[in-house]
Amino acid sequence: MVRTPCCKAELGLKKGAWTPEEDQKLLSYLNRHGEGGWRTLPEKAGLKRCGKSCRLRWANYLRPDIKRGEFTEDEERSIISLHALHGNKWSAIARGLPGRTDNEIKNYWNTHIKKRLIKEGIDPVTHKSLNSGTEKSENHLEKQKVTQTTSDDVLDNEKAKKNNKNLRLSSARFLNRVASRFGKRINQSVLSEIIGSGGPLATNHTTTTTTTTTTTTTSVSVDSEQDKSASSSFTPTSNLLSQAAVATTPAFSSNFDVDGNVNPTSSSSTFSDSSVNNHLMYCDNFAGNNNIDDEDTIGFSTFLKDEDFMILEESCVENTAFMKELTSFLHEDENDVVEVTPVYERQDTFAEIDKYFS
DNA sequence: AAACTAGTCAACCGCTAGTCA
DNA sequence: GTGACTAGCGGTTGACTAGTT
Repeated sequence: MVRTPCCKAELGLKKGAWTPEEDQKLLSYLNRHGEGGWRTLPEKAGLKRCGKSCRLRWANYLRPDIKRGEFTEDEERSIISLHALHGNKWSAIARGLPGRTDNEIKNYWNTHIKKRLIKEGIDPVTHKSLNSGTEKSENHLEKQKVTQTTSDDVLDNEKAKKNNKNLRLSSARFLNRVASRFGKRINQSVLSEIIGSGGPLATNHTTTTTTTTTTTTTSVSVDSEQDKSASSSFTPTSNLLSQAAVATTPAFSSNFDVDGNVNPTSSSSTFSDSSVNNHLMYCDNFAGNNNIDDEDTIGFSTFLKDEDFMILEESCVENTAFMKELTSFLHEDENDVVEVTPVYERQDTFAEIDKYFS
């Protein structure tokens, strides 16, 4: 590999903060000639900067489509979700937030989100609860802070947990009822649509990791390179679904590291409520619920591993839009009819859902 | 008012991947 | 196949600012 000549090797080049005059020169040159040719650009534009510096200035600051100002809550949620999905792949995360640069997102993560997650008892790396026991004492002080809550707080948290649990269970049942009707028919392309993160799910890529099931032929493969190139060319038919899927279904990819290897420490949890984030805790509760009939546990679970199944249902609770879209999407897929009464307009009860599908 | 501290973020550095001759 | 080059990425640095002592 050939090293690029470093800027410092070229004498007389300026470093540090850009002046308005420099910005103006760069802007006017790029307006006239467009992007590219960064190496020769500085000389042509009359700038005493290296090309790399010019490109960065343009990419991170001068580009007209850059969104400025505070991150919205939606953007923040997206960042957390995408970080759970991609890890520190800031450019991949940035692709999910139009107008935001990877640098900006990286900074925002390090200065805001990371700290907040720690404060809430969530490991910003694994997105797992810090109370899971696998993390050591490096976050001890932060943990102490978190646990120093009033009894009222504890009660409120317990209530919230209970509500969350019920909501999760109900919505999970709902989703799986839906999925159970269609799950076995879902082929890879449909699954690909749901995931929406790029490209065919099963390929002959040399570094794929495959999740197989015993009851269907569905093979979920995660292409380690998908976020580098394929995602940009993949166009889901359903924008909402694809966006929601990216934000809510890390099940298919967060268990894999950037090289496509199974990542035992990764978790799906992408939401701010730490009680929601501990999906292992929820798995136990779910498994211990005798009121769940078999039908509730099939559906997506027929081709997802148990942990992925849990990840999926947990995520869906947090994004009813995803569930709505999924329902109508699956229904469209079933009938090839676009105009259907979506099941989500019905009550979220077994009776109503059964009536709907009967 | 001055000194100090912590937080923020633009810019830089070192590196890899891809392209082309 | 090799070298030169560009583009892009993620981690780090350091200047700046706001808050505190």
